[in-house]
Amino acid sequence: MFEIYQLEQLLEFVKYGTLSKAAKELHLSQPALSRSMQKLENELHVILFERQKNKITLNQNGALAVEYAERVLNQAADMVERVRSFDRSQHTISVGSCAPAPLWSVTPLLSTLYPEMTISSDMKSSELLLQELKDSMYQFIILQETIDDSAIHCTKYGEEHLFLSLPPAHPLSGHKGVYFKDIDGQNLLLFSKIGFWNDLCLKKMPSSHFLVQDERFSFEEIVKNSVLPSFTSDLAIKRYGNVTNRVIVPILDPEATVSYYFMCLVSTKNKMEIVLHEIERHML
Amino acid sequence: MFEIYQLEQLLEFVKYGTLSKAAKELHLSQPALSRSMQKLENELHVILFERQKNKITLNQNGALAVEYAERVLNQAADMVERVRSFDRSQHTISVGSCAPAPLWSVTPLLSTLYPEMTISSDMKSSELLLQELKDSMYQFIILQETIDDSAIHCTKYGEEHLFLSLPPAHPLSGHKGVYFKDIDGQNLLLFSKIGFWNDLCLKKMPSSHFLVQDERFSFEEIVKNSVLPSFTSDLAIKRYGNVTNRVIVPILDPEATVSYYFMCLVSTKNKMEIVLHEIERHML
DNA sequence: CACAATTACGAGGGTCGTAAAAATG
DNA sequence: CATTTTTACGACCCTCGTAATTGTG
Repeated sequence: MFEIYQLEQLLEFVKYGTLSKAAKELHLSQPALSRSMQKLENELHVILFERQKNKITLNQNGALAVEYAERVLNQAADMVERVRSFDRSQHTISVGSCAPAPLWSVTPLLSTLYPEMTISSDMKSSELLLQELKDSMYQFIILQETIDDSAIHCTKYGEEHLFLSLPPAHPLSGHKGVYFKDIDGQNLLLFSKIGFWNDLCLKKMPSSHFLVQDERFSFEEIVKNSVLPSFTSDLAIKRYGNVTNRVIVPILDPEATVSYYFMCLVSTKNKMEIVLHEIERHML
Repeated sequence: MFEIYQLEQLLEFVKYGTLSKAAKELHLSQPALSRSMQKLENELHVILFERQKNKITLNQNGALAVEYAERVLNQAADMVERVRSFDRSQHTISVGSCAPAPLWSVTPLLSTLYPEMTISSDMKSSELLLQELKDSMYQFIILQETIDDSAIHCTKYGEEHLFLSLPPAHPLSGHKGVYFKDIDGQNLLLFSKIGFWNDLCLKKMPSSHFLVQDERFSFEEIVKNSVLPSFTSDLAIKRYGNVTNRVIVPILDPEATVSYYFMCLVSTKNKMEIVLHEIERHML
């Protein structure tokens, strides 16, 4: 029987057209590749190439072999992928969330409950999270809405309230509360990894420019050292403290207050009893 | 990436339960197989076995890997099969027939028309022949009936007339003709490789016992040296001559006269022009 | 003459088998 | 004590790279 590496080499030859180029890409000498393809032919008992003195091309057999080689290699790659991810799933608990705040408490909670497991967390759109929960790619997800699906167990996990963070000199800093429309059009500092809040900002303040920061440290430093408005929330303040020299003003739009819901598949609910119990005890 | 041989070894281990037995089946030493499986684990970055001191079993990863290994190996075997059979099809012309007589002339005709090709011929039931012609497993088939199918080109190739071959002393030997029912119940010598004639005999003479001979030489010797009735045909006599000391009597049932039809796919008709022309010129 | 493929030949890596060790029932 | 697995070690096979050959544009 032929071997996987021969099929990989065959496809590399197809990709690059000549043995020399393919050999270079494979970090292999031309002669080695030439012999390897001859060996493949011998093992198949079929001629795959049409050989001229300084040119080698696939014949019809070869073209067919390439088709099947792709399938075999895909199957092999799939095997690696599936086995690895199954193994990983045995050692890791994956949580997905639509926003960062719930993960700040859920991740450490899972770590203490399952000290031998790796806890992996992600932020994605609600639609993807839901799909991937169903596909068992997550054990838990956290959304800002309930889901009416008999296959999914759903329990409220707490609320988050959005605030505008302003320098004291800002015209809005004296207000008891503001609306998104009041600040639409201004330049705003925004931390990047904030899940669905991002979409909300774009939607409610379509005229603003967002100065997006990918690093927490940079974000906080710029907030401290500029007069640009930014956002924060009760949960963020609880975690990181309030930035000095800043006034926080509640945002009054209903969308600025969200409820989080902790979900798992009903089929796994029994196994997750301890988690669900702790989630309810430590509600945000 | 792992290699095919490792998957084969893995499946052999699953089949035989211990590394020792599997190694024996693989004509390999136990240590070699043990190392090979360790290497597979390293290459997958996943533990596949649960090891005790003198026992090794698949874990859940391993069970999953086995599932996928089977798929990969099936795919690989399929590749070999398909490529080889495609290659063979490039070098061989396959003719299928419902009876031997047409092949006596068609096979040599194709050989002279395509001296570089291998001519392969088969006898099968009409249904199978038709199906496999459509699946391009045959380039040509010969049936004893026309087919009303726009995808199939069909041309008459000649007729064959069945005769009863009798020792001169036989009560029926003076007759101008006989019917199947006249000999039903008698023991009859029958040559085995006669295609649809076999079915016809069983159907028309349900009470007879057929003494079937697989070899043409044995068949003819027994015909010569016994008083048992047997069958022959105009085409068989033309090919082999008549057996000495035998009287031939025509069989009068309409089923004892058949017309042969030579067929190919309409889609290949142009390419087969020469063959079709020769077939018509040398009609039986 | 640059480029491509094949053949020849020697080097080296990897797999193999044997032997030995450890553990089990 | 037979059976099973793993490790150690040396042998050998097989693939590799280099060099040389042949042929092409």
